[in-house]
Amino acid sequence: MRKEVNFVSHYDFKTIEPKWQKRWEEQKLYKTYEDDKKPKYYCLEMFPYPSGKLHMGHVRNYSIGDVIARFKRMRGYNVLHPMGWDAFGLPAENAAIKHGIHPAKWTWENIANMRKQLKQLGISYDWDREIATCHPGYYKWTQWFFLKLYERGLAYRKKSFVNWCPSCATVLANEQVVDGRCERCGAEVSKKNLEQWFFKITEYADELLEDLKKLPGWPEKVKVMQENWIGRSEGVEVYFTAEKTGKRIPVFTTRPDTIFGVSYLVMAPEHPMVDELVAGTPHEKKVKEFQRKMEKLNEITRTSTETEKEGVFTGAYAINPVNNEKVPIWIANYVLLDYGTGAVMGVPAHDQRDFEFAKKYGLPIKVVINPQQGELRSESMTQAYVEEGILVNSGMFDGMNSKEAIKAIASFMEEKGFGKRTVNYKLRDWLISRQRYWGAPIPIIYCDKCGIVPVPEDQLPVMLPHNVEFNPKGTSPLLECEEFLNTTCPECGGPARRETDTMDTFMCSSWYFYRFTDPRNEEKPFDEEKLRYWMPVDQYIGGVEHAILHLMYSRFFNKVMRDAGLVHVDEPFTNLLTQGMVLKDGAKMSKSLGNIVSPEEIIEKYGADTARLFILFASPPEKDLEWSDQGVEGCHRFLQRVWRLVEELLPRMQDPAADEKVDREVRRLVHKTIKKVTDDIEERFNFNTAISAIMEMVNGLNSYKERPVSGKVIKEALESLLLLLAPFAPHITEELWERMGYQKSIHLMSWPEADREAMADDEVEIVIQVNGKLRGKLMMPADVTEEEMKEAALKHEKVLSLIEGKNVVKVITVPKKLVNIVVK
RNA sequence: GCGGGCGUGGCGGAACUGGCAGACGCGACGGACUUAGGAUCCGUUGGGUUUCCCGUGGAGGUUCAAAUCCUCUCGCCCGCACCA
Repeated sequence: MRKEVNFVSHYDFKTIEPKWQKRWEEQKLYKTYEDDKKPKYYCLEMFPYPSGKLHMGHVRNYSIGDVIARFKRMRGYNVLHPMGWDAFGLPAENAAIKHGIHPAKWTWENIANMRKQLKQLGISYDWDREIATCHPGYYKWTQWFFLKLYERGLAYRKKSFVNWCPSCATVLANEQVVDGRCERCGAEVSKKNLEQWFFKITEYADELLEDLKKLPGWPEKVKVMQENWIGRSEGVEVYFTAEKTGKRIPVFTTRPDTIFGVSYLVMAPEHPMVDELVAGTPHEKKVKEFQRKMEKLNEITRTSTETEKEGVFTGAYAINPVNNEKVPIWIANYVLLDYGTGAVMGVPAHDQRDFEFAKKYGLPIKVVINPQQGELRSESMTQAYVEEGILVNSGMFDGMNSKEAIKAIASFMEEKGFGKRTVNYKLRDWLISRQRYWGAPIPIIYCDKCGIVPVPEDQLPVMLPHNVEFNPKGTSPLLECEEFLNTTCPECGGPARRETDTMDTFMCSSWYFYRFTDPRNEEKPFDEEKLRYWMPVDQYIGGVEHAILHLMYSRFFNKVMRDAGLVHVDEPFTNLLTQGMVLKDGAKMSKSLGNIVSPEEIIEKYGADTARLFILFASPPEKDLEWSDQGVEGCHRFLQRVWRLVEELLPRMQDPAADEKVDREVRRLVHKTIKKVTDDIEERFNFNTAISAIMEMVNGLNSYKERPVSGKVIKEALESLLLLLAPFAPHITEELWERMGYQKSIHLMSWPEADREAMADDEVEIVIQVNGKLRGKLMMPADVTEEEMKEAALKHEKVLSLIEGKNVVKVITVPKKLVNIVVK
């Protein structure tokens, strides 16, 4: 009899999805304005590099963001959810060299394609705020920010040994070198002595470290990574004296309590003082040889823990200021020039590295710290004693414990001028010059008369010239572009040259989240009021690969702009969600492995709603996700079931009041689901369990199809179902919403509220245990008392047989849940 | 070596403050409808010697009760790594 009624339409996603995408766009459904009547919510996903096509990682990233944005909107927030393009960068230039396409054309075409794909996914962006970092209207302000840094003395030029990627033909920041290789292309990075532009990120090292504490909404992992990268360590710079030249040799130590145990000094092979110490001595030849050998080694092998310590004696000596002892000066591979002072004191008894070195070269081992119990003897030591302890052989400091001694000796040295307390960081200044064309030109002019001259603000942007020659060697075409190169000095008006290097693209992405608050402003990078309304970003979502790079640069940038009075927040991103990777067959999708699943195909075959639903259902967002074609089909089937369920039940929305008990059951299911889905999204971003709860609801409603349910209750159930599903599957829910008879978009509706009363159970299931083991279950009224539970449990058939002839020691009850009878 | 995370059916994963282990989905098996089923619907599905016993990487412990807490241990992933 139902059969004829069951005639329903087919879930035709291929018609539905474009239909709604078009309507949303026409109606500007997701356009955002400042509105003081609503709490604001800034939901941001890391903008992509326009490589040409979306990959599954993007789909995951933007699906997560869209659920959050749509959910928050329905919860009454004024949500800013923008998208843009991190559009400068090398691939565009490589395409130019390889295929003869201009980087601009290549980039804009890719953007057009990816924008189309994002729209096909139905992500709720305010497209009127779209930005691209390669647009002069954007990079004008990137250059403006460079000038701000320059004015504040935070941008400077310096000659130093920098990382050079031969394949990318440009220098790189330290953060972009991973295991001695280029983070982008994997080529081995070498060192070049070049004059380059840097940002003084080290000036903010302490605050960048300290303010991590202000970020409880960030994953611990990311904070730890930044902490490691900043690498703060407190200690003392001790001034040794070179016996031969009388010059000061500062060394950095975190253990001044071991200063009396110094038996030698080690300098980095490249230390500038080495040459003068060995000049004209019999040691000169060997030292030079060693230096040459070190030069040839790449940094990874040179600094690996596995590499054996190696060094040579310079023939020179240094004087230890605290006891005037004369100690030999060595150079060795394990001392790095660019950390601390490039020289260290060797305390073999209390430092494992020094111990190994001293053993190898027969240098004396002198114990100056003893453990709380017992006494160390240098002859019998097999490793260094690096823990704290009690000082010995340390003159007036004997008997102190390490903690006291560290303070006392540091103060003593400061008093006597033997040294001073210092803080050292592993963090280096950010090298931002790139010898590439496709980037924002550094707004600097070099004049023979006036020197380095910043381009005046009113002359911004320094435009990238369009007509340039790309040469296959990969050198920047700007070097040969006369019309760009030649200019006049803004100060003296004489002939001058432009800086030909462009800026690291991480500079462009360090402020884009400001620009979204006021993307078309031509007078300023942003309007302060608008920025004040929207910033900080409430929820930032992206891959963990930017844990240090982009996320630390942006934090630095934000602090500078705050100090410049442009921004009011200490930290730009309040909450950070780092999504897991999308895997196929247990490995990251990659061309070389041939395990790529393209979003295009999935959308074509199943539609965007299915793609989104699967990617959110398969795994919680921060975990890796294993792609499964069958899983996708399962999600598609679920959406078909939703379609059928709604279509079948639509005609019954006018049904008269029916069985009150059944109504109550249906309403209980609906409201329990509302509660669960709300909590899962709001508190934990556990979209997978939220979706499974919706699936359970659909299964449940299906089972009520044959039963008498009031029309009112059916209507409430269907409405709730669609509202709960709307953030995940925006198209099908919108279509069904319309079919329910609503004119106004489901995405402008309020999120449903769980009704406590409707949720309340009539009956509860009581679990009965004997000695902690499950022995039975009982249905009891919801207002059952613990006493009643206990009584019923003790009368339970199964229980009686089990406790017969035994002693009931104790009965434990958990209200409305469980009775545990303990017998002996 | 240090730091962070993880380990649960055939698979992806649930189980929030200790209280029914395995929700939901996939797969598999059985059935219905059917010319057909790779569509759809219904049912079953941790293992076993099946009134019961065993099961959350392993071994102990705390507890009436442990995937969850503690100790040790094994394995995997990620980050840092001669940083003085």
